[in-house]
Amino acid sequence: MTTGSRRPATMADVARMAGVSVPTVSRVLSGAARVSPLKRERVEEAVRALSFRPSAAARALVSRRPKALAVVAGDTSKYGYAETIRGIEAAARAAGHTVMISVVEGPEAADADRALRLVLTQAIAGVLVLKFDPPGVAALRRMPPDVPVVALSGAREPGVPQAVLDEAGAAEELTRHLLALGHPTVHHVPVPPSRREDGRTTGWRRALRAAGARVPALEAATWSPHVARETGRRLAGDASVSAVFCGNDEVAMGVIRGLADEGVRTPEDVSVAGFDDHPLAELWTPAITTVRQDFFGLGERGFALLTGVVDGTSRRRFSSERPEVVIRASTAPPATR
Amino acid sequence: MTTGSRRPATMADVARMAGVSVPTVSRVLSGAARVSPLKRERVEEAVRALSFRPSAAARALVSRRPKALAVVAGDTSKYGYAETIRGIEAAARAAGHTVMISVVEGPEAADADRALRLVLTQAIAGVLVLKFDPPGVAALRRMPPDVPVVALSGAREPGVPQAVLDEAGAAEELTRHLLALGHPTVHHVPVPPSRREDGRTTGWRRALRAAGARVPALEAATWSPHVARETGRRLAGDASVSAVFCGNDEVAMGVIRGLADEGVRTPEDVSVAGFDDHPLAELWTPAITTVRQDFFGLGERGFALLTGVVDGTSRRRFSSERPEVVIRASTAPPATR
DNA sequence: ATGAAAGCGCTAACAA
DNA sequence: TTGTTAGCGCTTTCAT
Repeated sequence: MTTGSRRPATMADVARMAGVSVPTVSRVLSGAARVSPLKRERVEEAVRALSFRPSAAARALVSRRPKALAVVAGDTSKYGYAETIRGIEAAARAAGHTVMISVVEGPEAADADRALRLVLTQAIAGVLVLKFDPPGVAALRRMPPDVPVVALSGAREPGVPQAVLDEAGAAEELTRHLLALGHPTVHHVPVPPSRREDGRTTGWRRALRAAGARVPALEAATWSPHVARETGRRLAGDASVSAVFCGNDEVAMGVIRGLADEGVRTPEDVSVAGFDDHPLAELWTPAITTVRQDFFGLGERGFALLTGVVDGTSRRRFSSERPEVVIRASTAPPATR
Repeated sequence: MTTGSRRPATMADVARMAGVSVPTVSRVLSGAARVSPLKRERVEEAVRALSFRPSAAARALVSRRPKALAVVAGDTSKYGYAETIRGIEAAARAAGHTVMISVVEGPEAADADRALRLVLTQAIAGVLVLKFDPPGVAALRRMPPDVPVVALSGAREPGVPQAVLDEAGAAEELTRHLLALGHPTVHHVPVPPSRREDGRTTGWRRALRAAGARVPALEAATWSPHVARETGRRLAGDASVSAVFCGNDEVAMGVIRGLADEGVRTPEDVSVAGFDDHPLAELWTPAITTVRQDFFGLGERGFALLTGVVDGTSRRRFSSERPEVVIRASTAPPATR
């Protein structure tokens, strides 16, 4: 009963105990080559006895195909981000890949570089960039050209392989719904755009223009429902506001609450719509009209795209999906004044 | 202008270009040993010219002090989990560590093993287990004994170094608040317990017993606000219910909504309290009385504990923090009937 | 201060 | 089917 050092067992230890050569152990573990049943069993027993775990570092070094990937994002705990990461992780895990996370704190190149340095010094097959916001965009811009990368976002951008949710199309449809209810126009509280303008904002503008409706000035962009609450309070005092399209559901919740603070009811006095289909959107009072985004699926598609890019098995560089408008109780015909 | 193959530059390439030996390049990059200014400059230039990035695989293989850690959790997108992971990532990044994520799909040993296999073959300094639920507990139980590990959770458990939030104490205080308002007892909708009983449930029970109040049977445990809504509807028909303590804020939102579905108002008819201080709890109508949990800080503390465990610099194996009760509008004295 | 040599743990050729 | 031989790209002795 040798109580060895704390050094983890290596393949050589396993080989010694099983009375075989190191490559044979490797063959048993990879399952690729045929090994005699006897030796296979002896190896498996030794693996168990030593609780041997192969070193990913050594594997990556020699095989040049690391079974890990990095996710770079501006946030990880907001609903859309977290769900996307969950989708990536699930797909990666199913394929035997490990997922690393690195957060980009701000929109500056230095922020991106800090986050990238961390993961690019790891043995990874490639990087998935969540390009929902300025930090994500910065990360994409600072990415060294030789790193396999796929961007995930709400709007297509040329040059980079990416999985997208066609937010502009869905936003346009949602805005048309509001106009069809009879609202003369629709106000808009955007989320902070990742580029010049968010896809949701683009779709909203397109629908208004197509309908010949007035295009109101944008409200202040925010991710924060608390800031949106202030916006709602302000909007409550503006008689020209009869419908508000919000950049996401949390902003819509804030706006609805802010309107309510001032005694303005949703949807009787003002209709409010959101985006994303946050799990709480349906439970809100009133239940929020929104656009269902499959973030989990976006993550899965992103992983599939990345594996294609890495091993060149696939020529596909884009994957787009159209989110679905969900009509609930927060939108209704305008009040007859 | 040699357009070489796509093979990434190695240290040997840099050494060749700079006219020095490989170890000298290594010395320049690590900064540990002194190198003559001339050679240093030549090396740095070559590094830039070749956009050389050291191979993490080779480094990890030889250095044995991985700058990475793994987070193992049963979920990653629920509020508390996501925030905790965000805290871990921030602390790890500040210390130059990379974070890997692995999700445990279910409570079975096989689920845990699948998730663990993935990260334990990576070169990691240690593992942080989010022990909020049965999958987390399973992961902890299946962890090989030679892996440095720290558990993060809402209740202390002997044997493992861990960072905890003293949920029982806070739950007790919150329940006392409800009783002090004049409610004869408090009903409870638990979240699924990670062990026999959740800390929140324990605190609730303690407060009732201490006050000599009747201890009602537990409602069905859930994480889902939609299931909680059903519970709320059912509770609406029970005249003995005047106050409900929910395992978390999302459950509280569901219960409030379910009560409202049946015409029962919060807090006029029934008081409802939650747990966690979810970002939307304050925006809910009515604003939800709850317990503020510093999940981000929990993650930070967990990382600090793990580094202590790994390099043995610290003897501390526990870090506990008491969450703070936040009284809002969803709790009030009982209706006089 | 610098280079030569050894070797981290594994897989991929190649022989046998 | 199996073992032997070579490395993968780096850090760490150890000379010089």
